[in-house]
Amino acid sequence: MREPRTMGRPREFDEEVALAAIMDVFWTKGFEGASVTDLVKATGLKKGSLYAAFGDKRAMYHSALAHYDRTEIDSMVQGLKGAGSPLTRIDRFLQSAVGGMPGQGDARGCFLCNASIDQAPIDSGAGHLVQASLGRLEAALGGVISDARADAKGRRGAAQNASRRAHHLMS
Amino acid sequence: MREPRTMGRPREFDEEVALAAIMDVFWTKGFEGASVTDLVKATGLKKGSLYAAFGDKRAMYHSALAHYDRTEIDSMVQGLKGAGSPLTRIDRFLQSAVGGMPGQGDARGCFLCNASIDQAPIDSGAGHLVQASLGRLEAALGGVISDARADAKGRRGAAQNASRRAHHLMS
DNA sequence: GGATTTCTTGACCGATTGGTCAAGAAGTAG
DNA sequence: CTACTTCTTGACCAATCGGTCAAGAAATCC
Repeated sequence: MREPRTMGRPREFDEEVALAAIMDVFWTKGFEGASVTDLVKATGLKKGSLYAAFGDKRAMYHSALAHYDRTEIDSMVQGLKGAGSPLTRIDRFLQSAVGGMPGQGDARGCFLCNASIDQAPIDSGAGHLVQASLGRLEAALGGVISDARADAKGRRGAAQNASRRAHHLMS
Repeated sequence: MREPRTMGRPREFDEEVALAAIMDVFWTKGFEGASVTDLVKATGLKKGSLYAAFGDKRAMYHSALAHYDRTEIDSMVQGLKGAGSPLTRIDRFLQSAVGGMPGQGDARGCFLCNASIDQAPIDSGAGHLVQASLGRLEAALGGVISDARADAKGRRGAAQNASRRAHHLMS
């Protein structure tokens, strides 16, 4: 990682760390339930810095969704695509999906599903982000299922059914 | 229906109608997303009357959940318990569950599921209401499945598996 | 006819909401 | 050094938030 050495005064905070805190707040409280003050407390930044770095509240929410995609979703997809038999790969996926956050009680479900329910209907931008991430997961899941079928015997229509099954799992 | 003829000035609005409007607002916007002003507009009542009739915003939300239970859930349960073969009963159930509100685009999911996701974690009262309604549905669903098994052949363990299957459907 | 009880209405409240802005701090460029 | 650019900070903003209350209206009780 190189440091571009930009001109003006350098950032005093790590953008990724702040983003993780923001995601956490939106995850546990939802979009409307989370106030800007909550975000300020969670990140440690001042309001002005927050608005300067990311845009307004909606933009922060979108950034949080994107951050979720490139961390949580990515690790799930990697788990599905990695080594091992299809069964162990699915097992690894379920482990990380369900017990992803062992530290907290974690009754808060999947961030994307929550977003899909209460924001997608009124925020098409969020809706697209959710769809994209879900689609990525779906594809990876389909790949594993298709592999499993191939292992078993190579029945006809394995591939097409695989994607259908993956899609069914997601709904 | 008798009219108790109470003492003071009578209500000028139908409590059930107002409750339906309140439920509608909470359903489409969620608890935090719905403002008291939204409820005032939807019901046509003034803020003071709203607070006098139902309690504060949380109490209104709980009343809305209860209203959902005694209307939507009740009709689903009736459909499941009604006449006809198990298959037609389940078909009737799915029809009313999915296409319950044909008037609107209706991407808003089941009111209970939404409540379960974003309110149950922070409002145990709402959580209990959701659980009770979901339990009622689950029981009715279990009854149908058990009937279906009895029709089929009377295999061993039909009843116990039926309730387990119903529970699995709900999650 | 009061007296009493309940409901309606609109004004009003402090607190919090999301969001902005100017002044100063901290760095690089020349 | 001065000039320039960027980030930080705290004060500030109008609007909205959930909620209250007194005064009047509409009914029953005696």
